[in-house]
Formats: sequence, structure tokens, C-alpha cells
Amino acid sequence: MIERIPNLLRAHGIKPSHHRIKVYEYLVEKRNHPSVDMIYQELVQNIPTLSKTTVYNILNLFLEKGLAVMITIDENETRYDADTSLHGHFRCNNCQGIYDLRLDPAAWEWESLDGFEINESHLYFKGLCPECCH
Amino acid sequence: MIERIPNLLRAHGIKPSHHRIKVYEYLVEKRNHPSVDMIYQELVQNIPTLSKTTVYNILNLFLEKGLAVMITIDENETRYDADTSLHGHFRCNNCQGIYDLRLDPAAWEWESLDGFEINESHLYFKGLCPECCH
DNA sequence: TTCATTTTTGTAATCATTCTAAATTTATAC
DNA sequence: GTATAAATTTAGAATGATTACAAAAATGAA
Repeated sequence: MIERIPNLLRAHGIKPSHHRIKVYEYLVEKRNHPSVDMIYQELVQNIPTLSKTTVYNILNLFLEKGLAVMITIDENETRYDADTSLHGHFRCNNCQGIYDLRLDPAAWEWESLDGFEINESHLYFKGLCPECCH
Repeated sequence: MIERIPNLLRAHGIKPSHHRIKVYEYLVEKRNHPSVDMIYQELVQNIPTLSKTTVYNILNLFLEKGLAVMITIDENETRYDADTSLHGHFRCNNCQGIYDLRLDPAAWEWESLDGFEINESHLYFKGLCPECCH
């Protein structure tokens, strides 16, 4: 699993440095739609010299190379997701958790988009998750 | 039209001050999903003493009272929309224009959301608009 | 090793948004 | 109408996420 990450990065035109591998590893293992700070706080424990700028640089590189997508469901901080497949998100306003929503691909086909060339699709819901509905 | 805005504000529990009326008027007349700065730059021409903080205050009040919704389709700035009905948005990465997408209400019914209580729904697409596809 | 390139780092700069307290305006009571 | 209280607006400072930048460190090739 982990030994495949360097090849995956290379396949996307990214030289697999130690930091880049660790950031990608975080994304795929946690699957928690983290902010830059969440990634930084975790990785800095094992890489004491890590700079937050590096995390920004790496994530921007991932976005550019199509290895991750940006999620703007939180108004303050950008979140990131290594799952680049077409899916939606739900954020609970109580526990702040972010859930993946697997939706029928047919649901993403909108007739009113004729003539538009779509590069990104974002579907977000906010409210209360089942646990927080009590 | 315009003389109805005070009543609409009152109906949402908002005292219709001059500034609030002007901000709401901007939203419904332009329908351009503006940022705070866009609203400010326009209104300050007729209200020279206008403060940008006031525009922020008024928009946050509108959000709270359900008179407008927040659109996070732009990564840098929050956009606002006085159309609070269920609809999607498209942002052209070339001309930066934001389009409304009227979608079949049935398309918003997602079976995988059982148990979730939805308060907000956001659907965004990014890419090239028909004009910018050449 | 040496040199060139890439990656990482720390700090400063930027910029949207919020905080705060004072000033102004509006509404109310007398 | 004046005085007082409450609501609104204002200006400037503070916050906080993100980017810019230039130096330092690491990597790779000859």
C-alpha cells in the first residue's frame, strides 16, 4: 500500500520526496478531509523541521497535478481530499464532521448545462448528522 | 418594486435602514452574486461615508435572517445571493462570470442522505461558459 | 567532489473578515 | 422640542489563512 505511493506520485509527474509521500499518506489513511493545519500538526510530530509553507506547497502541487481536490465546505479553511472521484460532502454543523456522499453518477448529469465545459463539480450539504440529530 | 423592500426586510425581522435597503436593492437588481467589495465599491459612490464593515454587518444579518445565502464558489472571497431558492451555480474559469443553474427539484433528492437533517445545499460547477468555449 | 536543480524553510507580506469602541442616527418618553 | 436610551454605522486595529520571497538544505548528474 504505502510503497505504492511513490509510483502514484511519479505517475502524476511528481517527484516523490519524503514530505510529499507523508502528506499523501496522511490524506489516504485518514480520509478526514483535513485542513492544512490538521496535516501540519500531525506530521510535525515526526518531522520537527516541517514548515507549514511546505504543506501548502505540496497540497497546491497535488491540486495542480490532479492528485487531490479542494473542498470549500468550510468558510474559514480550505479542506483537501485525495479522493478525486465524483462524490459529494456533508458537514455537520454540530460536530463539524465531514462525510462523503456516494451518489449515483446519473444524478450528476444536468440537462441545463449544455454548452458549458465542466472541469469541477462540487456538491455540499450542511446540517446535522444522524448522531447529532439525537 | 423598490418600495416593497422595506416590507420584505421587516417581514424577516430586519429594521429597514437606508443602508440595508440599498444593499438588498443591489443584490436583487444586479443578481451578479457579488462579493462584499463589489457591493461596497458601487454603493460608496452614492454614500460616501459608507464603511466596508457596514456591508459585512448587513450581509451577515441577511444570512442570519434568511434573506440571502452565501456562495463559496470563489476560493478567495465570499459571494452572496438574494435568491434563496434551491439552485446551483456555474463559475467560468476564464471570464469569472457566475451563472445560476435552475435544476429540477427532483434532482436534489438524494437517497443516501437518510438520517441527515439538511439545512443548506450547495451545488457548484467550474469550467468554461459557452462564450469562453469559443 | 563539484555544480546545477529541486525542495524545503522561515519570515514577511497580503488580504478577507472580524473585533471593538466611539460616533452617529433613530426611536421613545417626557 | 428636548432629553434619554437603543440601534446603527463607522474607522481602525486585530485576526488568521494563504502566498511571496529569498535563503538554506537536499538531491542528482557529470
